[in-house]
Amino acid sequence: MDALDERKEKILYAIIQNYLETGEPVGSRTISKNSELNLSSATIRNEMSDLEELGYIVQPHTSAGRIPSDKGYRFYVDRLMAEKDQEVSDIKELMIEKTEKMEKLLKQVVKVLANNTQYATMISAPALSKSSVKFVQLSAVDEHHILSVVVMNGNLVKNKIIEVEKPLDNENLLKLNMLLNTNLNGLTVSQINLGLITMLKEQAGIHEDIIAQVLNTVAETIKDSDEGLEIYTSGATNIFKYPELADSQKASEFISTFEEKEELASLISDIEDGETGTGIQVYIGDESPIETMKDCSVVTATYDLGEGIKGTIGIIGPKRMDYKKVMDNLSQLKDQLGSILKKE
Amino acid sequence: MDALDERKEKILYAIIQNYLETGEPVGSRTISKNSELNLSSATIRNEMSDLEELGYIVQPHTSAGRIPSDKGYRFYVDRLMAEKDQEVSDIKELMIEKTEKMEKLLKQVVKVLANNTQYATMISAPALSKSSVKFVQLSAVDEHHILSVVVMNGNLVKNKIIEVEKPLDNENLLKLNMLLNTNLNGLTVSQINLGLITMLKEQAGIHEDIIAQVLNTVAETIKDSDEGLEIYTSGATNIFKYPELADSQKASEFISTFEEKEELASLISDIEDGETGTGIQVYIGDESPIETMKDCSVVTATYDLGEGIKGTIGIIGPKRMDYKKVMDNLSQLKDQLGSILKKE
DNA sequence: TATTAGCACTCCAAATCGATGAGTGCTAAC
DNA sequence: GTTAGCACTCATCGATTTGGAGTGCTAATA
Repeated sequence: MDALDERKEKILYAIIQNYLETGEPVGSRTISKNSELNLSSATIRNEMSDLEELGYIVQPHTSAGRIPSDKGYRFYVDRLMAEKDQEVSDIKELMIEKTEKMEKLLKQVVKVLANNTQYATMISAPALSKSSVKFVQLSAVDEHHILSVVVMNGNLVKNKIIEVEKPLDNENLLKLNMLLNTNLNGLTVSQINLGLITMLKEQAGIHEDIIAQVLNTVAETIKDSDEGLEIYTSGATNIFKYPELADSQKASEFISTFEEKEELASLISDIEDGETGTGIQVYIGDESPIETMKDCSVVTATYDLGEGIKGTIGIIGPKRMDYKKVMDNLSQLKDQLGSILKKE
Repeated sequence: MDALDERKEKILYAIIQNYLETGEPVGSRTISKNSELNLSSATIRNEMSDLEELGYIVQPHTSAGRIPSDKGYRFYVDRLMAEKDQEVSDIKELMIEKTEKMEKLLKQVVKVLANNTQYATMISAPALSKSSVKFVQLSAVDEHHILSVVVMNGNLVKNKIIEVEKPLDNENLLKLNMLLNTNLNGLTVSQINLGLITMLKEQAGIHEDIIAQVLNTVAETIKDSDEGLEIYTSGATNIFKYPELADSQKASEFISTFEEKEELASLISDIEDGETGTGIQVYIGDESPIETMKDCSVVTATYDLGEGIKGTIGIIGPKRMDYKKVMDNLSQLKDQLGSILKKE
């Protein structure tokens, strides 16, 4: 990478900051006036010309001011990241009411975050693929319906009604409950494989047919939560606040990806795989894998519930978003969320 | 109401249909050419002038063609409604895969509908306020957590983890289960009142403190589903297809109400209360109670699962929507949905 | 040699102007 | 009652103009 001398760095930094505030291309005269280094606009112009050649800034058209390129933003963000470690952030607590249901909590979190930042936000529920079974219970609701309830680590509950042809008597139900609990307890989803299932079927003996169905359904119940990576979003309409994203073509596509959520899900699983360590990631423009977000930046944080259970919070906004505020918000929230959810 | 002679009716009808197709204000000459009544544009002009005075059509500005007013649309829709009864609709089956989970089913329905009509759609899950308790089960997950599961009529399941200080032994758990099932079985949410709750508490005797919490939580669990009227939406971004709704101000507000859903919920409960009988309602412009939809029309259908359990499907689009298609779609879907859900 | 002042040049954005054409209302004739 | 004809209105579109912000280059300066 090409090194910038200190003056160039200062100028670049000033350009970016100014652009973040105003959203307008910034000219040499502006920098010359609002910066501590006392240089004439002409000198700044020369330096800007260099910076452009190096790829940090671009001109939207000849004889307009300069705006940061993706490379420029990257420079800015990396510098922020470095600063962040020493610095003590002083944002006021984000007010999150403690609620019982995780779903409500997550919905509230995205909402608060969207309000606070004025960008679009998303959050994924903790992925259960690595969570393990804590408790299984089958009970007869009526003659033809058995209710199966599975409690996972972290007290997440999944349930399902199973249809059976013949009623199952109490004794067998009890047996089955025992069998399931002793064999499934403590297992993660990935550990419940076909081998185990056939083994259980055999052990179940006489009621094999009914039991097969029950077992399959239990496995399915648990797996369900794995595939459908639950995602909550908020503030998608905030993009209308940023003219560079608000033309109806782009806005429509953008909000669609928020409505559909599949693409967000793939984005999130990408992120959770390639984790850095600090827990905060920034994707600028093209760096994001989602086509409709080429003009945006995505900032994400992974929150951690221990035992390998993770979820992701994300903020999507214009490239000229207030990275500092966003990163502070996220890193605070990520810790807060982790500790709240662990307690539940 | 003022009666229209036949010729006026025909002209009005022609104006509306033409406008629905083109979205452009329609002039006297157009009507004069494309209609079976052979009249010159001048005559049409005179009639149009009358129709305007009567409030059925308006001019967006002097010396432009006419467009239907809300009153005009109302005339058109009422006429459609009347025709609808005799007519056999011949739309091809909307393809809905049968899935196990109601949630998935509903999500799929709104999606299919949005795709098919190219408008924004919403659906409410069946309201449980009139549904009754079928089965209650408490089970000890570990020393400090009791899992309560409530199955409602229609096999809808609600569950909740209750924290308790002291472990509850098996015997007491069993007693409690008996108590709850015998007393709550068959009751609707509205029938579970404070009196009943205190009565149950007394009967529970020794463990009153723990039991109070359990009972409260059960009641709360059931009520939860009542307040939070679950709503699924799709195709909100379709409004960008209709220029008259697509300016960023309006679009932003519109999509916001779709994102938030609270307002939709109140709209839906309004609708479910004031039901007509045919099951299809049309709200044109100002007739809708939601502020952000003054420029839209809302068409809804109530689907019925029997026993007073109802849900609502809705389509929101521009006033110049294809009412016929929309109404046909909805009335077909409403029946289909009813029968699918009843079977589950 | 680095910095600066000055000036010509570029280009966008907003304002202005006129032409076009669709559509009306009115009047007078049929 | 219907129609032809005509003057008038008004939104839309394109071309033109203008103003201003900003650049690049050159020559002068420290």
